[in-house]
Amino acid sequence: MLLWQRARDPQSGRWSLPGGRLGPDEDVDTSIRRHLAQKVDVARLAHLEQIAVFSDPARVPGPVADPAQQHRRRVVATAFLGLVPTDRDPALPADTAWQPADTLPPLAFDHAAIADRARGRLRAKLSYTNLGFALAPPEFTISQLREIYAAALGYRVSATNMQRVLTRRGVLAPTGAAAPPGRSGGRPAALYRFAERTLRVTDPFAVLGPPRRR
Amino acid sequence: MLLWQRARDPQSGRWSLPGGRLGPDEDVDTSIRRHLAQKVDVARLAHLEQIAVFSDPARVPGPVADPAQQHRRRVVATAFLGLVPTDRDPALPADTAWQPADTLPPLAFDHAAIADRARGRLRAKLSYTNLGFALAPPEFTISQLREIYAAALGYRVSATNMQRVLTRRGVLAPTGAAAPPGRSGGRPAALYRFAERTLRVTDPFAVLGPPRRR
DNA sequence: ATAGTTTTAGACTATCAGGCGAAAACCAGC
DNA sequence: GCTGGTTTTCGCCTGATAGTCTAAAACTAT
Repeated sequence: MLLWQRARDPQSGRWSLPGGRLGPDEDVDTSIRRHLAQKVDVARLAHLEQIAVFSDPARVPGPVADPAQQHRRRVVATAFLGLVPTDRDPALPADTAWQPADTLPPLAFDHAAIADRARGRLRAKLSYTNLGFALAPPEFTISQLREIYAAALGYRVSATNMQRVLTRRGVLAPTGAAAPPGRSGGRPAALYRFAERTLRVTDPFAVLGPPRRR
Repeated sequence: MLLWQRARDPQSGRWSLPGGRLGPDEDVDTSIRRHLAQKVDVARLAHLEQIAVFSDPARVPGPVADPAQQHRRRVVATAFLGLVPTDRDPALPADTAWQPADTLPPLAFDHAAIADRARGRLRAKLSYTNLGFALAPPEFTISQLREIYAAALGYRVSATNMQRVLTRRGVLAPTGAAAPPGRSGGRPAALYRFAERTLRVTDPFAVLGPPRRR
């Protein structure tokens, strides 16, 4: 998770999620992209999605001592989930760092709750969409993808099953092309890629199905 | 869909979704409840859920002629999906009415887009959650539930399959209790109810499954 | 050549969605 | 009281899918 350390005083020193104020002539989408650009290469953003609005009147207490005036500092946040591939690690500003989602430091304000919601959404969508493309590099082995899924989902994933399921769904496709021979022995892995690199839901639960195309 | 007809001038006369301004000391959740209370009995609200933020700077054009000043009327909306049972139809204010979602009148501002998103969310969640409880009365027959699902989903639903699927998932439970004998002949239907009346997702796609409890 | 390691493929099981048709339970009319 | 029509319910069958396990394949190192 991409965090940066606050320098100024509401909660100075605390780690927090990147973001910033909504400008007068932009929508929240372009706004979050603008703010993110100060931390990462926005061109690598493979997915960006609204999570929720966080609007507790007290979520960001102002520095004002008089509680009667705190409403003047009211801050309502629109939280986003943004994903970048594990590809290569681009240069980051000094105050910014990637942190493992399992062991996050204490976060400023209600950012821990926001992070939780975002991770839940990622977990869910990884399961019923092809969203993995936003985390994986252009080409990868099944093992690499397994690790990415395991890290994002938070639990161990079977490579065999993942391969079959994602292939059957048409999400994953072998590049035909071969493998990068191993470093520590073992059969060289085949390379795969995501068939599509735009979000697609896997048969949105026909459940009580419309005609059901086959 | 619950709509009301605007009386005042930005788009006066147009139908629009209920809502209003966020007060200084409330979060968006309590705010939407407060505004809804002016239209319906909020106690009947069985489900309420954020959809998304709509923040196009031009989504609500101000009455100001000078476009350089339009940003002064900037309105950012947090859209919600709220559901009430088909139970009984409570009294509504004169300017307010329920309208079939299939054939909506032209809506004010970007409310058509909002309604679309909300309906999409409802459709999705009906399929993989027990959200039907928020639409159905406390007790109902399979036929009644089938009609509710068909109306919400927008396509024909098989009563047989729906019954089996929802029962297997533990979402639906027979009240044991009998049936209200028919009006036009036919076997009297058994009564069912939702096992739980709080939101529960149906096995959030084990897909690349954690241990998988059975 | 042999042992060890990693990846891939196949076999098997259990579950689930969905379609179809028959049986059950009621009403109306002769 | 029996018959036909209607609505609901139940059971059978098929196809697809997730998941586990085991064996084979393909490579490195000794």
